[in-house]
Parts: sequence; structure tokens; C-alpha cells
Amino acid sequence: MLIAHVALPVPLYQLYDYNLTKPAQIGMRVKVPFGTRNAIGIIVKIDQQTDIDVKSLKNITTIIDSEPLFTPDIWQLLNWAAGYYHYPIGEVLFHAMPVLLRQGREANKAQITHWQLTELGENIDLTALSRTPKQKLLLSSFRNNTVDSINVSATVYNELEKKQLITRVNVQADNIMWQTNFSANPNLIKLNQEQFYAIDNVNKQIHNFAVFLLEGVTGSGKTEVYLNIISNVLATGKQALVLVPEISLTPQTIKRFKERFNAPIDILHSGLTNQQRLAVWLRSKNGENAIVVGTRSSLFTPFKNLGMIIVDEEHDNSYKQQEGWRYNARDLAIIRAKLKNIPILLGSATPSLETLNNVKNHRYQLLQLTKRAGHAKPVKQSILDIRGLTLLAGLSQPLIEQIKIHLHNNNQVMLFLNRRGYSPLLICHDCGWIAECPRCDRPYTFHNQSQKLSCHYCDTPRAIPKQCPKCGSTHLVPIGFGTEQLEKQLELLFPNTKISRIDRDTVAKKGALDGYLQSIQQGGAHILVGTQILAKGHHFPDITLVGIVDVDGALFSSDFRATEQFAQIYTQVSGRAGREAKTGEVILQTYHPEHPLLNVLLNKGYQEFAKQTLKERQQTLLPPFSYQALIRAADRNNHHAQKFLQLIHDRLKEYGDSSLWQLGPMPANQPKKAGYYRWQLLLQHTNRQLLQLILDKLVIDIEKWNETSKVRWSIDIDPINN
DNA sequence: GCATTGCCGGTG
DNA sequence: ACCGGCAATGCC
Ligand SMILES: [Zn+2]
Ligand SMILES: [Zn+2]
Repeated sequence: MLIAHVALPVPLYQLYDYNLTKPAQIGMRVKVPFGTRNAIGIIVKIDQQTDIDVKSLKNITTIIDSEPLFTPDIWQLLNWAAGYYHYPIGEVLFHAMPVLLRQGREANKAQITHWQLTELGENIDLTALSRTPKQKLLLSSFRNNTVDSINVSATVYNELEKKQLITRVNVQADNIMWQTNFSANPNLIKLNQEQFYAIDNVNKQIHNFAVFLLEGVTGSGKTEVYLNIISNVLATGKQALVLVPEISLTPQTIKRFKERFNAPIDILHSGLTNQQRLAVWLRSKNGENAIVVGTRSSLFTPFKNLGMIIVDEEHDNSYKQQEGWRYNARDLAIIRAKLKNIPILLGSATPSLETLNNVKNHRYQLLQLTKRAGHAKPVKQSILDIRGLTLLAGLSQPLIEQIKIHLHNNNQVMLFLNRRGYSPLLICHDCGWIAECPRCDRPYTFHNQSQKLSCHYCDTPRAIPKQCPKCGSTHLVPIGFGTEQLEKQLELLFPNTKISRIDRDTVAKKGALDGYLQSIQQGGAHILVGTQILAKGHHFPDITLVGIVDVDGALFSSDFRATEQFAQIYTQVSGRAGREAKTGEVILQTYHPEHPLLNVLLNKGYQEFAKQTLKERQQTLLPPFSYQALIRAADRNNHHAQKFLQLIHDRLKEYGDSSLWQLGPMPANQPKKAGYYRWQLLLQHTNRQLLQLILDKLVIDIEKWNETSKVRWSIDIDPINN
């Protein structure tokens, strides 16, 4: 008697066993009874063993698939990833499917309905239809094969069907073989030496696993290199997968890909319907498209014959899923390339320190593009020492003067401030009481426009108190500044200039961001105020001055990755300021003009900054010189989660590995969210394999505890933003 | 994840 | 007596 071990889309680490009465293979989806309901699962093992009483086994209701759903490389990848991320296999497998497949839809192409003459239709005398001219026309065009040129409504077809003159036939659409007439349009741009070298290098290793880092400054022609390499891949008849950050799937990029190749290209963007996503998934699995371009989850697209993966802007944080199964698509892409034995190209102007360290260790091959196309002038950058200066909503007088000059020349100015709201504090002028969120014990941010206090840790809004609850004074004052106050101050300073604030508060409405971007792209004097939403990808040709209002926030953050992220954003922004004819200028306001890393970044550039930051990380044993895992737990009454994590902490201590560091339990970044109190415990180890083994053991232990059922918990491997 | 169960307090 | 809210439990 065969027993199928089935993974179900539930947050449970175990498999469920069912009698297998019909032939099936591993990787096929099945319908099974689960509790009182029916569920869709996927077979991960078939044998004759079970740990439970054979009599209590239920039968599989239906076998949905006629072949394993995933391609072998995806199957291996997902199984490996469930282990590495310590996430339940069922959740992982179902996450990697299009929604319709999760719901049990067949993994077949939608059938196309054709009309065909019946025997009666072939032979009937046309005069029988003389009273219905449209029907007569249609029938006669069926007979002489000219239906395609006829334009009649569906009712005419239906009438003929009723008279049994024509009939419907459902046909599976033929597979499209794009390879037979594949061609790439020639480069219009002449490649430079570095581009040529990069393409040639990848080309030589096009049949094997190899990881390349294409490090190219803004405007150095990375995309042109991608296109050339993809062209080579497609010419061998294989497909290519291109991963891009969420924000950069712009119409220009898509157009560039589509214009280049005479081959089907599928774009996976957020606007697709479930039906369309499934269609892309199937085309790709059947080898009917040549290229798939998409964001994070596109990594799980199956391919008939994948030949290459490209990860653009590999340092971008949007490759890390930040809820549920917290995988990193860039890291998994490398594993996929390895399993498939194909090359993978990571591209960035500002590579992550993890990737740079892998280059240093000769695990990745470095390809550099240092020449900017055209005649872009280098930006003028300066540190502005604001010690002793009076600030107006964070703006110093010298910065205001510079803004004036740039606006006067009819140019645009962009001001960065990574702090939303009017002010980060509201305090009582008389007794010093601070308005704090009772859940998080952290100050509320004061929002003037919406006249609310808002906790930026748990996102809870609150009405502004009329008077101080401690002393009764009505003299409550905002302290510090955010983007809202900055915008207001600028309106006072520049009453006749267009000012747009772009942050989470103003782009919450759908389409709002596009509106701002359009208005800015029209040109003319304009001040943009915003948080880091501004930094990503957008092209603002008329911006000549970029002001970083508060550099110190990034330099002295508690998050060890904050300086790296600042350097990446800074490099991108300064690379964009004042392209072509206009010289760009960047001004950084700081109380610490001597800060060594800041000076390295400005004077020697990102590469040298990265080198020195890596050295620092090595000395402090932070990633990538150690490996982290964050255990999260949440409950509803604020007791169990902390206790649960303390139990883990103590158990890990018992394991007795002295090189395992633990930090916590401590309240999570957003201590209260959606009715749950959230806690976390950070683990760090210098050896990845040993950390993995510890976690393997820990998960088995945790599953046995009673306390476990009282909390929602999960493990975040290689966490960021904590 | 989700349906089921049993317990609790509030209500008429 | 009845309902709504919820925590606990098991799912093969
Ligand atoms: Zn007071
Ligand atoms: Zn809060």
C-alpha cells in the first residue's frame, strides 16, 4: 500500500499522510480531506511508511496534475529554501505558485474555441438560408475558408450552431517556437572597451554556473551589457530571467527590451490579473517566451530551458520579502543558477557589502564599467558644517542661499529628510512631559496637517491632547522637524515657487506619486521635499541641487546597515543630479564634518567607502563576517511572546555553543501591530553551517512546547532593517 | 490557516 | 436561556 506524504499550505512543519490509490508522482498537486474541509496539497514523498495508525489514514480525493507541477530546478530550490529559511515546506511551495494554481486550477493553457462545419453544414443547400443573409454569408465563407475576413457578431455563429450547421471544437493552442525566427536588432550604441570585455567574459562561461558582479556607475551602460548577454543566450535557444526592483519596471525599460528582440517577452508586474500571471507561468514553463522580466517573486517562474539569470540593482532591499516567508530573491537566484548550472549576473552601481565580500573571496567575478556615457560633468559635492548655525526647520542659511541661486537659474532642487511628519516630538513647555505611545513607550510624531499624533513604530494615530496630562498646561510645543515642517518652512521662504512633498503621507493615495512626477518633469523652478522614496530610480533631469538635510541620522543609526544604505542612496542621487548640460551640486548638512566614512564616501567614492566599511564589519564581526537569524514572536496579551523567546534563549544557552551570540528578547521594531504584541530575539554566529544546525535542532524543540501554541512565531534568516 | 469546541461575561 | 468574543485544539 502506497502512502503519499503531502505538504499543505498551513504554517506547520509536518507533512500529512494519505493513502495513495492511484498512480502519482512527487510534485503533483492533490485534493485531500483536511479536518472538516478539503485542501489542496502537494506530494513531497511517496513510500510505504507512516508514523500514525494506518487505519486513520484518509484517501487522496483527486490527483490534480498529470505531471509534477514545478520544473526540477524549482522543486530542488524550494525544498532547499524551506530548510535554509526554516519555513514550513507547504507554505514555501504554495507561495511559489500563481494564485490560480494554489486554488487548484489545472496547469494547462486555456483552450481556444474554434468553429468547424458539421456534415450537414458542408452539404446543405445555401438557399435554405436565404432569409438570413448574415448566416448565409458566414456559412459560405466557412465553405471556402474565408471566415477570417468575415466580421459578424457572435449571435450569427450561435444561430448556425443551433441549426447544427457548425460546431465548437476546443483546441489546445500550439506551442510557439520563437527560436525558429529569433533575431536581435543591432546595437545602435557602440560598445566601449569595458562593456565589450564584460560581455565577452560572460559569453565564455555561458554554459556553466558562474556568478558575475557587473559594477557600473550610473549612466555607464549596464542595460546595454544585459541586452547583449541576453541576446547571446537567446541565440542558443535558451530563455533568460531578469529580476528588477519593484520600482524600476518603467515603461522605458520594458520598451527597450521589447524593441531589441524579435522574440516574446513577458513582464510580471503588479498590475497583472491572476489569469495573466498564470498565462505567463505556463508560457514560460512551455518554453514559449524568451525573456521574463519581473520583481522578487518572478524568481519562482519555471522555465523549459533557462539559460541565464540577471539581477538588476542587486543591493536593493526589495529583493527581501518582508513578511511571511522572508526569503531573499537575489540569494535564491544564485542557488537556482547553481542548481541549473547556468551563469548569473548581478548588476549594481552600488553593490551590497555581502556581494563585494564574495568578489573579494573570488567566489564572484568582477566586471566593471567606470566610464559614463555622454559628457556628464562630475557633481560638485560639499559638506556643510552646521555647528553653531541657526536652523529653520533643519535648513541652514548657507543652504537656503544655495537653493535661491539654483531656483533663480530656473533649476530644480531636491531636499532629503528621512523623517515624516511635522516634528518627532510634542512636549509640554512648562513641565517637560513628552507625548508617548503607551504601547511602545516611544514619542509620538506630531502631524500638523492631519492634526494628529502618530506613533511611527506601531502606526497608531491619536488625537492631540488639549493640555498636558501631568501639569495641565496648554502650552504644548513641537520639538525637532520632519518633512511636513520643512515643506511649510520652504513655503514661507519661497512663496512663489512650486513645492512638492513626497513621502508616505502624501503618496498614500493611488496615482498621487505619478501626479507629482509629471509636474516635476514639466520643468521650471521647483522644490522637492521627501524621504528616501525620492531616491529610487526616478529621472529628474532639471534637478541641479540636492540637499541632504540631516546626514547624521544615517551616520549614527542603531542599524548597522544604515551607513551602507545611506552611501547607496547618496551615490545614486549624486549620480543623477545635473546630467547632460547642467552641473549638479550636492550639499550635506552635518554636525560631524570630520566623520571619516562620510569623507571617504565624498572624496574617494562608493568603492573605497565599501572597502573601509567591510573592514569595520570584519573587526566588529557583523555580517557578512557573521550570520544572523531573528526569531519573532507575537501574542495578544503581552505575556507569552516574551516568555516564549526567553525559553528559546535559555534553551540555546543549554546547547552550549559559546560562539552563538544572543540579543534579546526585546520588543520588535513595531511593538504593536494589528492587535499583536511583537517581540524578537536576535541570534548571530560566525559559522553559517553551525547556525543552521542550531536552528534545525531548535525548531524540533520548539514544536514540542506547550508555550508554542500561545504565540505566532517565525524565523527570519539573514534579516535586514532590524 | 481554519473550523470546531468550550468557556466566559453580558444581556434580556 | 442565548449570543458574541476568545483562546485552545487538532488537522494524517
Ligand atoms: Zn506639563
Ligand atoms: Zn506605538
